[in-house]
Amino acid sequence: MVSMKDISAVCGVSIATVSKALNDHRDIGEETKEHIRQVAKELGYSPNSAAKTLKTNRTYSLGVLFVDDEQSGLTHDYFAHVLDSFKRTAEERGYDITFINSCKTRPQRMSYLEHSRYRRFDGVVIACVDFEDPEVEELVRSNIPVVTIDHLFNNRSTIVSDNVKGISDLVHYIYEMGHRKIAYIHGADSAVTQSRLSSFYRTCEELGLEIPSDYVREAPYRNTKDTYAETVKLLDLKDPPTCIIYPDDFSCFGGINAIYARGLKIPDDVSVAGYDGIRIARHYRPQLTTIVQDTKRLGREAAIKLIDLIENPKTTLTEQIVVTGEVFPGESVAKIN
Amino acid sequence: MVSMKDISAVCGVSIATVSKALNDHRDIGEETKEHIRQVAKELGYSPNSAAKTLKTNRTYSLGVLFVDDEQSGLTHDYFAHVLDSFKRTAEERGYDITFINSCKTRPQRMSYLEHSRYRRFDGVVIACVDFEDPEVEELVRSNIPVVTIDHLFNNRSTIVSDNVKGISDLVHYIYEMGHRKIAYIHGADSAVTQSRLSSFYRTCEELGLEIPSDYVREAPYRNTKDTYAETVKLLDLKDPPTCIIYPDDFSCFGGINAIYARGLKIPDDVSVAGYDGIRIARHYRPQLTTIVQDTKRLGREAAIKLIDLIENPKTTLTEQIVVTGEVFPGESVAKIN
DNA sequence: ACAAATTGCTTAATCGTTTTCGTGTTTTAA
DNA sequence: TTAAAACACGAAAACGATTAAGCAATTTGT
Repeated sequence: MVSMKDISAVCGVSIATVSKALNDHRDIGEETKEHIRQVAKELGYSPNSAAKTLKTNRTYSLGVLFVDDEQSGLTHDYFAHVLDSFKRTAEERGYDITFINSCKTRPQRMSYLEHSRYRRFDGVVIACVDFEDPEVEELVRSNIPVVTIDHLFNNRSTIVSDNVKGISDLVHYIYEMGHRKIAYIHGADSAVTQSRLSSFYRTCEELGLEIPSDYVREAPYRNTKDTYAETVKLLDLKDPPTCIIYPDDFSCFGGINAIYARGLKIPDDVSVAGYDGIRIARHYRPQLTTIVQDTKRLGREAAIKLIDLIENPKTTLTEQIVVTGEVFPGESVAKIN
Repeated sequence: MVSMKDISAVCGVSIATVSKALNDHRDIGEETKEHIRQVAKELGYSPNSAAKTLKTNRTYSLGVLFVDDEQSGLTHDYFAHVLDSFKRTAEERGYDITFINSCKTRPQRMSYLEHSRYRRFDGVVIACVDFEDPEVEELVRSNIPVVTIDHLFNNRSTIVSDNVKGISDLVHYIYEMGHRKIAYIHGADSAVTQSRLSSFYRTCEELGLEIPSDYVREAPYRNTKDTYAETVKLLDLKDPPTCIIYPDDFSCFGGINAIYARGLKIPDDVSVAGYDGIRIARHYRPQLTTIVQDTKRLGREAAIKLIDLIENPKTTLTEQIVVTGEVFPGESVAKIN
């Protein structure tokens, strides 16, 4: 690997001069600069980020913690899109993306924080994890700039999708389509689930809907088997709902299958709605009624906020940025009455 | 940040001793080691990967180049799964994953190779890109260990899914279900497309099927609009096919919609088959007949091969590892006759 | 009991940069 | 003409680790 030393030798100048020339400092003569740049190119010089980092204590790389229980966040449509947008934005601004090692089985493994320190990440983004995990807590409480997605911590900036408005809009839409018997299979307990659920109750109350407790059930996110089972239970009720809201689009398919297995039609016999707006939702027939999350904006805002936090630690304020989704009407909720 | 220097000061030993103790060299006394480890923990010592890299010229990080034309590989279900598996395997073995910056719009951007050198990646994995791109070529021809996925280069190791067998198995399955009029909408030109297409022709020939040229059409991968249009054309033929194979599962939905739009039923009136085995294929009704790619194995093999290449450059041979997929029968191909 | 081997630690060089503080030369101002 | 300012560059320390070589002190073999 050719280094500045090699260039300095060829050019007959000091290493310091080479460094300054390549960084375009203004105390180097224009022709000297040009010559050095020329030689650097000819020799195939490649800067060494490790050396630069060692000196400047900046890596221009961001740690990403995107883990799911079983699944990695990568195979999670919603988070993959958020991450993609985050990555684009970060790269535009000169930062690289590295995953925080989530392999918990190695003997000499480091905690998330240790790993982040080891790699000297300039900042870290956290999403899609078990926020109860003490290791996550440790990371969040460290002095590393952190932005979290979809989970609020004390004193940390967060980008959250507006689950309250999302569910509220969805329920309103369903209500306006004429439904009065609306069931909600919500996801496993989490901050997101909490806000959606309480929004559901509140909205129903505002609309004057009486929701029997049987109508509110739980199933893990992105799990079709459990939503299938829960849907069966709903359909078995003496007074079954006319519309079922699912934890997310994917798990909605579990419910759809249960409904079809009964020989019922969607949306004629039973209406369904999902959440997230994954790509397939538009391409499925009937198109899924759902809340389309603005994943692009979520990722972008997270990156912008994090980089701002890194580059302007004094002036950047800790805030909660709320990103709203949108009702995608689709065709899976029928107009009734 | 506390460094080895701080530890050495507290322990009253030299920095070298600290380094050796923490790396468990055997020329340091057991009690000294223990003491140093203890103090390191107490002080909250964190190793500095940049310094280590500078000295050892090893980063234990792997570059990942996963870009699509418009989409990043991240939002591409197939590649997301491959990447996920790659990541897991690499992390188990102590390597971190960093994306090779694919943002082509920055003024002072580096080429893929420059970026890889800058970050001193120990190795690089390439998938899902435009392999014609001169920058990709440059990277592939460099002295950095490289593994490619689904594309063969001279003198480089590759992990490929067995497209020849995949299409062959699929056509055989369809044939055995009684179909004789099989159309194939293949993806845009690429090595993968080539091998699938020639396998299609060969298999049909072996089975004695006459495939009219009208039956073979092209549409971009993962594009439902174009498959919709091509499907319409197929259905408009005087002698339309009884089964249509699509570039992939996702684009298959475009065809499905076109078929439904005609008021036809699947698979009763027209049969369809996809490729990839994305998650939704199992959960859709009717379940999609498809070739399930072994993404887990693809990612794992790629990581293993790459790390082997890095750690045992002499003894590791350049090879092409072929990973076979499997027919998932599903319900979208009807039994006829 | 004495040379040889082992143990345990230190010294010092090095990796490739950045950056502060000089220093000599040239230009500008008065 | 001369002092001050501007310009161009260099010397050297520092960032935080690794590692070869060396050196006492201790243990081992005979």
